[in-house]
Amino acid sequence: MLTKPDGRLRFGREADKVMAKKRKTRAPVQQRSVEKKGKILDAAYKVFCAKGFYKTTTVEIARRAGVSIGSLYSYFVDKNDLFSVVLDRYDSEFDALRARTVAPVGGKARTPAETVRTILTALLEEHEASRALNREIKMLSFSDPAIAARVERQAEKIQEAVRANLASRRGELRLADLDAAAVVIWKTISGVVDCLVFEPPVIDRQRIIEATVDALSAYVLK
Amino acid sequence: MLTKPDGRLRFGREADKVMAKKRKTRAPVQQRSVEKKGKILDAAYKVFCAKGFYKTTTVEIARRAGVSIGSLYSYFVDKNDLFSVVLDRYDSEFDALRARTVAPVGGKARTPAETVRTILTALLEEHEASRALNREIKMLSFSDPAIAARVERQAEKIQEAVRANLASRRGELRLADLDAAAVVIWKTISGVVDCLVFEPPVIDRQRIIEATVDALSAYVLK
Amino acid sequence: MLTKPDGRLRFGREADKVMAKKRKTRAPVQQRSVEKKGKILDAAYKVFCAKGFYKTTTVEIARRAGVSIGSLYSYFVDKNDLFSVVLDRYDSEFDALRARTVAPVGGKARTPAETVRTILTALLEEHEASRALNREIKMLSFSDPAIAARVERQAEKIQEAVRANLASRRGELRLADLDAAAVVIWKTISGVVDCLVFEPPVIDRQRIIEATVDALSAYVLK
Amino acid sequence: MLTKPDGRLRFGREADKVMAKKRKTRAPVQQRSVEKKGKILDAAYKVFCAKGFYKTTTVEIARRAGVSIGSLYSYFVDKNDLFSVVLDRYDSEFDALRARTVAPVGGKARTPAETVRTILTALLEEHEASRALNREIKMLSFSDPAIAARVERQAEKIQEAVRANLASRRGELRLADLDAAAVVIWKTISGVVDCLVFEPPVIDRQRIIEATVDALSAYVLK
DNA sequence: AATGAATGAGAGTTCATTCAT
DNA sequence: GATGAATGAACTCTCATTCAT
Repeated sequence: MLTKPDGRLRFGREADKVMAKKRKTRAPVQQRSVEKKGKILDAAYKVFCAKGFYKTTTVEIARRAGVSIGSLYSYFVDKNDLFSVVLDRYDSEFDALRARTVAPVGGKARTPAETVRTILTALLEEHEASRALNREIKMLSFSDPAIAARVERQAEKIQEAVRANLASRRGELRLADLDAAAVVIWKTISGVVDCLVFEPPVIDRQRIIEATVDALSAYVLK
Repeated sequence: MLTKPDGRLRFGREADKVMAKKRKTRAPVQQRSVEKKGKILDAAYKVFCAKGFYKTTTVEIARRAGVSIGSLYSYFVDKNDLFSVVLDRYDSEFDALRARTVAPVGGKARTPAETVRTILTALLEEHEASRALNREIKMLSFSDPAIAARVERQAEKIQEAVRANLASRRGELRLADLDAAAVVIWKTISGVVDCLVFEPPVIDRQRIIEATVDALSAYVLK
Repeated sequence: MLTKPDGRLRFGREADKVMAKKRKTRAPVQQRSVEKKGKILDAAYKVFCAKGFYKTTTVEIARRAGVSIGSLYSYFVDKNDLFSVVLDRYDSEFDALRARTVAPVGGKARTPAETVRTILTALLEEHEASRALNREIKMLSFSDPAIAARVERQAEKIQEAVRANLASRRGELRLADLDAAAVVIWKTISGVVDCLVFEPPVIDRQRIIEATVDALSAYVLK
Repeated sequence: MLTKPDGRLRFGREADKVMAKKRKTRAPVQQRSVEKKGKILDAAYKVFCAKGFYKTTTVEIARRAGVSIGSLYSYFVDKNDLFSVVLDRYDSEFDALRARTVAPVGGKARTPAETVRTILTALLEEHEASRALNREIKMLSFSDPAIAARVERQAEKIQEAVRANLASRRGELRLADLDAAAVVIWKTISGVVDCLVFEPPVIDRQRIIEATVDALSAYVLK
């Protein structure tokens, strides 16, 4: 392919890029490397959170991580890749959180109120911890289908967990349409969490938590 | 310092610049000028929606509006200002919507179920109409405090309307904390709307609307 | 296409480049623009000649042309495009040269010796004038298929002209294989020209010209 | 100043740097070292041929040679030096070839036709074998005086051989200016070889060889 | 001696904004 | 007033070379 779509010639550096976008980024096996990659990810996380994807420069990330820009590019293919890996890492943490809160109803039968309270509390804690990254993910998910897909995937996992939770207590509930209910419940919880985390506190947080627990209990219980 | 000396918002690249430059943008009094400003706003609205704030270039907006870039800069101080005015315009439409749906409980006493359904339907309609701009606003509101403030202001207005609505029917309700309830109700509604508008439809839309109406009725009614 | 060949996500700036490599470069219609584009091409020509494609920077071209780098990129898509246009321009001059020398046998029947001498002289003149660009074209033609194709196209035109010239005087010639002869004749001429232009003069130029005329006359004439 | 203090060539990026750094590159005396240097040269040869000087990275050469980049730099001062040594090696092979073909006319008196055919065939064979490196040498010789000088030196050797060959058969020839004739003959041969090796075959190779033999015979013989 | 992670100057390119016409 | 050509700071990414281990 030596002519571009518009018929112009293709040569020089650009000709290379055509054939290989695969690049060898160092797979950090050694102790030092792992640490360095981690430092870069930490820095990236912070800067992306503080300034957003577009306003963050790779040079600043490198500077904050205390490494050279060249090093950064030896661990990550490009800025997108770096962001992508930051998200991967974040997803894992989120998975762990979900496992600790929504999922494990199995053994002891918690009341819906208890469950809602647990989830809310955990989510709040987690969002507070990485409030800014959540911001950024949300932000990009609205402009970027690739990021949107990640968000979507996570949301589905949660929704499924909620649905499973409901199903396991079916007898006590007044719900007709479990699938739709799972959506509404999850949207209520995540909306409230977003509100508490991202918006200036107009009302005392505890009151809102109580109201949410109350609302969802009233909704689901016979 | 997130507002400029002249009260306009400060975000995007310019937010970094320390000094604010004064400029005289024409206040369009003549017929021609008003039309031109309108054309620019229409074009800006479309392009911002389609490509997002950062990926939109001012030159493209001008081209789409059929005006010169110089003209654009005679009506708007800078790219941020232009975006800001696009949002202003959008806010007005949203105000009108709120007036039509949430507020007017006065005369005829609608049931909570009816009210929820009305709001949901209206919001869905409105979001569908400008789905992309809503996306963009959401997106920027997560990276830009100035935009976040706008969103916040709108949300407060709605929340207030919801609270008023609840207050007017106090007798029929089981709610203790009206303020907190308004928050939870609004977050549920807006969360569900976002889900229906922005996410791929996993479940039939009507089922989710019904579940929402059901949930909120169960919550508020004695 | 939102995932790269290697499965990574595709977003941010890069996502744009995927959809549109077409760009609107100014088509200079106005007086000023034409001049400016010309100035850039002149500067590019000089710098490419002096330093070669890889060692030439776009910033230097802009500086030499007395324009900003932004201007340069408003006339040319990228460095390759600029080089490409430099070559186009050069090709046209070469076409004109060929028309003046090889082709026009029509009216007056020149002897082979005369023809060879005419071509040699014209080529020498032309190569001396743009010795360095010829160098650069040769250089890139060996590393870049796109450039090689250009060179090839030009060579074919000349070869065809030589063949036509021979054909028109067939009766006087001792040649059996006209096509092959055209190749050998052209390669002899271009080889000698390259030698005279690019290599340090070991032998007096006129003697080499005479020898070439002698050689080709002896070859073609009965 | 195109030769370094230590006599090595100066080109590529480094040509710009004003100060030359002295470095001790190991003179490989041990068995292992000799092998290693050889492996690097082989790899360098291959990659330079395949991708050209500018598009070849030293890291890739090292990787292909199966040595570390650090090792590479212990045998070669820099990228230019490495390329230079690759060329030295290539020159030696070319010298050997010339010795086998052009020079040794001594014993048996070959006809000019036979001689031309022998040279042509040998050159073709040799060029085919390292077509890509020849490309690269040509390419750099046009942008880099240091490389050009090498090429020049080789050409002179050949030219001298051709002249000697002619002189040894003077009596049979119709040539007045032997020096000029040697140039023309050599340029014809090398031009034809380049054409056959580097350009897409428009005409059957054998026909062109025959035409060349014919042309040069007609030129030199009484 | 050998390794390969680290460096950082420098290249190509974009785009908000200005200002001469 | 209108135009759009011009500007140049800023950004992403590359690769020859070094040097701590």
